[in-house]
Amino acid sequence: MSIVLLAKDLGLSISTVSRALNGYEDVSAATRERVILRAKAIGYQPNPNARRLGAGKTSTIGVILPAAGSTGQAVDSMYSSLLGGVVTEIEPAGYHLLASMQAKHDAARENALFENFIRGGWVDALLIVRTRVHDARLELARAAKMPFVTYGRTESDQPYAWVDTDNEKAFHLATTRLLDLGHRRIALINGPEEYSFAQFRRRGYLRALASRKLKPDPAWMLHGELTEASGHELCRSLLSHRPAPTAFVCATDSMAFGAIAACREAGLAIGADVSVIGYGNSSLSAFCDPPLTTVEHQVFENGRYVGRALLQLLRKEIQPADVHYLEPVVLVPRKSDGPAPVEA
Amino acid sequence: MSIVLLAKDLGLSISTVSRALNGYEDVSAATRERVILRAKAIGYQPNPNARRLGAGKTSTIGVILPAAGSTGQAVDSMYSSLLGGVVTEIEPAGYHLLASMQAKHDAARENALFENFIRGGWVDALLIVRTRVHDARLELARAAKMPFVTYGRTESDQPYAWVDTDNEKAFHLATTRLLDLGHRRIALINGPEEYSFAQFRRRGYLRALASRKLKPDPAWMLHGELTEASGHELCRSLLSHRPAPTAFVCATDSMAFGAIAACREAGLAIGADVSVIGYGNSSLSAFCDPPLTTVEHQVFENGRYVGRALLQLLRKEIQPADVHYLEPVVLVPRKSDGPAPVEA
DNA sequence: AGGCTGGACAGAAACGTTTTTGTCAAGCCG
DNA sequence: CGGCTTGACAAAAACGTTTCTGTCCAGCCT
Repeated sequence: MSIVLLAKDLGLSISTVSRALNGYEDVSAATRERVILRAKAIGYQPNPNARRLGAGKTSTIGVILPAAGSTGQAVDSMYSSLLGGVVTEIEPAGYHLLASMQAKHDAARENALFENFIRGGWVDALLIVRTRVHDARLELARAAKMPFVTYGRTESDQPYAWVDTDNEKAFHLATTRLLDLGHRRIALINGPEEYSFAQFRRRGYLRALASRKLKPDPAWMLHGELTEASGHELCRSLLSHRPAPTAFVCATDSMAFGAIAACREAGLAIGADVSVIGYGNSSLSAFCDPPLTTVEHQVFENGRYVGRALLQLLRKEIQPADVHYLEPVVLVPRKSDGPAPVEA
Repeated sequence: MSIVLLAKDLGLSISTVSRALNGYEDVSAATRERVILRAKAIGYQPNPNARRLGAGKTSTIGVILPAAGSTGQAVDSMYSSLLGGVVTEIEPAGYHLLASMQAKHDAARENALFENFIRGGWVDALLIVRTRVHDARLELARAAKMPFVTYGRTESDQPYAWVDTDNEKAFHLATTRLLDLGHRRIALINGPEEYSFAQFRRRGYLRALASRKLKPDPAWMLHGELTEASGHELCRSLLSHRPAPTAFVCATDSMAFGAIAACREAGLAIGADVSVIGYGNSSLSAFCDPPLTTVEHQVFENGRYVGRALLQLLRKEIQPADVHYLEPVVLVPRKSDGPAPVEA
């Protein structure tokens, strides 16, 4: 009953107060000012639920967080930064972020959650993260005419709004660097292949090899979870090949740390006997031993970009097809890689 | 107009349909069943906004994420796991998580956001994280009669619902382990002192020293951000003391990695010349070199506990004073610590 | 038989906005 | 001067639920 009280207090009608507060043109500047001042004075705040019901808008953006790992016990910490960036942008515009989480690794249930988000009227727009090569969520959102931005690209015959990091270039850079250092046996420790980022990374890796006329060996392109344990295990199995790889490009710094541990266990000196390059430039990568050569990746900034795109889409200032932001990517050379060892 | 259609379809009144769907007793079992079946068949989903307005409940739990670091550029990744746990519990009960973020390191603005959350009717309950020794947010929540659970304790003369990890015991364990290894010059690399966890950790450290009749040196208890860079810097400054500490207990694994880097730069062998113990048992700690001795800390599980407590509070099955969960804590011995070096 | 109880449902108010439509006077034009 | 526009506000209808208050009838007791 709050706007009612404010209206009574001002001797105006409810509708005039509402329109004054929402900046409509058909209320005089003087009245508008008076209303705004008085509202602030008595501490009036519109009830968000009533506002939502009345206007059919929720001022909320939904995101479904993927649980990381097969256990579903942890969330990929990268999303902390991404969402931090998103919230930083949307908060001042009066939007909030409604987070839900995918139960385990279950695409069907994830889609059901999405349906609920869309059909239930919980949110005005969606952020779709960790895109798969073929991603049903895009179709669901489109069918419901719900604006969305994806973080990561996907295969789609229709235009859609995406923000992505240049995975292909990143891995082209990393692989080329190793080639320049003389390496010829370079393994790829990649993320799960259903995710599109893994495809782009593989593509960059393959393109770099091809530019030197090197034939890739499928046995040297492995996939696994984005964890130290997985990087460790994949690297161990790669090291058992004869001849063994002399260099590893890894999908994340975490995987790189796992790979480094495996190399060390095999008695190899990192940066001399074997080279490892990570991805993400995690805060740790500069402090470990040896400091990790990796690829810079501004997750927080990407989140801000996503937030801005979402806002523009919501305001119809922009079309989905206009949101194509590919983060440029730079290699951060440190000490975990070096010239290829001379053959025994 | 959706429940209206459903009611028409069934030949029942709106109120009966509503009450059937919400499991009230004054609708016959047969009718209830019929309504539920039909609702599912035509895919009826109650509009959450209308429901919220009608019932005055939001089915939403609010949390304000602290931005980590003075730059406000990143979110502490620990919260990914914590919130993951919370969502895992509240999601099945129909609750969602509304996340907002604190702008930079700004307690005043954080409190304003809290006020907005509370007074604006956005949420039914609050999760208060990263408690400070004196935390105004508790008073704000209490004044608004908004149920809440804190993650971390604080100083308060009234009972409140909290979930916390046993910081004091953790640091008592770690410090005692170092004492048992013969160390006498043990430094504490702690988090920002306004946070209560830092106080508890210091207390554990001091208690361990006191039990061996050792006098703590205030110059050896330093505070800083929970980052590698900060751990690195604090450790460097501690190493410049003469005599220098032979061991470091750190507030997080990240700080420990920074400290280890500083020790290495000083030419010290980790686990031999100098011992370092971390906190958190991050996934990396087992894979770094040397593997980090640290304290196990189940953030995801704590999040689940928080979620359950919130739900019980909301259902009034429990009083705030009954929610006092102190996570037991275990030390994970690895290789970053060892016997105190013999004096030169 | 009359009153009381309780079960099963219906009617209607309330929730607090937004938005559509309406009113009314002042100003302008021909 | 009469009709038309326009500026500034008001009235009332939505928005889709929940919940409070009825209503009605069957069954029971005394």
